[in-house]
Amino acid sequence: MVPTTVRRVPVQAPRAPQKANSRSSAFDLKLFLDSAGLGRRVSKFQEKETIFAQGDPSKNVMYIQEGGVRLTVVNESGREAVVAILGPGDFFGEGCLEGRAVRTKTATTFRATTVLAIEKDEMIRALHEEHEFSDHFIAYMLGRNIRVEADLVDQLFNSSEKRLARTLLLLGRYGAPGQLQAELPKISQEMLAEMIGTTRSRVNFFMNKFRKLGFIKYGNNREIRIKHSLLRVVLRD
Amino acid sequence: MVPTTVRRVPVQAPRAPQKANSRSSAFDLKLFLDSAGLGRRVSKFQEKETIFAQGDPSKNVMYIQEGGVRLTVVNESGREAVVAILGPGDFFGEGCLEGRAVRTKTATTFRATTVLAIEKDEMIRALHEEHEFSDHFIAYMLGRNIRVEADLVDQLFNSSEKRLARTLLLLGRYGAPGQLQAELPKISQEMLAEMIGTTRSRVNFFMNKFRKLGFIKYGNNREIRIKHSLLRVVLRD
DNA sequence: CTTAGAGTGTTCAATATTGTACAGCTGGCC
DNA sequence: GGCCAGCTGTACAATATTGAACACTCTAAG
Repeated sequence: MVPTTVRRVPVQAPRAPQKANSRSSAFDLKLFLDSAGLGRRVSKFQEKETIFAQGDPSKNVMYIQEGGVRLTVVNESGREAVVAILGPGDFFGEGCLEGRAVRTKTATTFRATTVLAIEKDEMIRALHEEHEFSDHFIAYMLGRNIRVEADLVDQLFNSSEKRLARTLLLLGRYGAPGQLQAELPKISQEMLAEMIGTTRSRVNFFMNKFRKLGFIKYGNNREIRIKHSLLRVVLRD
Repeated sequence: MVPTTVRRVPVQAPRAPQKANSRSSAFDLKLFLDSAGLGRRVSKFQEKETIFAQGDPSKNVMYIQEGGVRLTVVNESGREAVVAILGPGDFFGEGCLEGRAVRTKTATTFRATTVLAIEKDEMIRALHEEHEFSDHFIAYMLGRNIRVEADLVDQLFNSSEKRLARTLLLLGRYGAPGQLQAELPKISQEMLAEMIGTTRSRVNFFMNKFRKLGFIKYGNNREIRIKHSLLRVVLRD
């Protein structure tokens, strides 16, 4: 269901009443998020590297400058679930701000990625002193919340067939938006199964069904192409 | 699944570096949330009243002073799902801050309730100018996020039997915490079904199973009592 | 006291989903 | 070329879940 596919947030940041920036002389949001600085470190990762793992100490908030990150959770019996797929502009690891001493998810890159790690203390300072930043962050969190709730509602309402259709549609937006036919980032059926909370055999079954119906295409190269207009029909019962 | 049962948030608000309150002379968080004022109106509702409905214009953020509110969503085909069950200290309707002009959920009281309605503009002002408030709100939203994610993960991993067990356990905390046996707020099987995303017959089936196994008790009065320690076993397979 | 409405207990056939197994394809590596 | 690892394609029996129906039991309202 793409509980996942929480991504690029078209946040409408609440506008600040524009009173003079008292102490922080000309804060630049873009600069703040794009470069390192006091309490802010930039790190680069290759594809399939682990940024942090479930259980690690949690001391900073991450911001994705470039690339893609998958957040997963593993339960006691070892089953894994994909909770979110994030891209440039997304934050993650923000749990530490709420007092979590430990990471509750594992963050793995699924392509070459650059992240900005912001120390908890610096994060708190910026949230206090830089309106532009706190507006942005609050708007981001609200948007993220809405997305996760949408995923939850999807789970509550829909069958696995619909959840798969929705996931594919959302993943499709990852590339060029507004296209009639979009190419998806390479992703295995196993991964899709983890996202929508079902088994690979089920995903395989529906992928073939969708293919036979002409909703999606994919050959040996495994690049999936979906036809938005057709696939959307699945969601409407 | 208790995607729901997002409630009383034991937020650890990030501590402000305690610099002198520049402009807002002695802001009092408690006072701010407990009383009416500029851009803040207090409203009282009886049990089963609708505070706002899906589709209504969205112009303010709500804060629950007293009582209980249920957030629900209805899909195209008329099926309903309970997204959250909120109590004193919870915010809702915060979607308007992110630019949503319209309510995406319906908020209904399930007991006599007092809410503080904070106008969007006042909300934005307070987030900017009152550190104590913005700390509190950010911590709240983060906590809420974590809860919704936990519900999502529950949906992704667990069967309806486990989701029901988890929901009952969470609802049980609503009353006195730390008790071995807790009484649940009166709730119908229909409602439970909407929370965990299944049918009433399924809920009924498991409720009876749990009862036969001695995990829960309930007579004609319909007050459910659960035995935490026993019910927890269900979650462990 | 009677009645209507809400909620529960139970059943059952029709579907959906899981879990597992095995065969086949492909790309990278020695 | 040959081998291995990682994916996909299929099949199928065992379970889980849905959906709908009907009888019963309270409770609140008249």
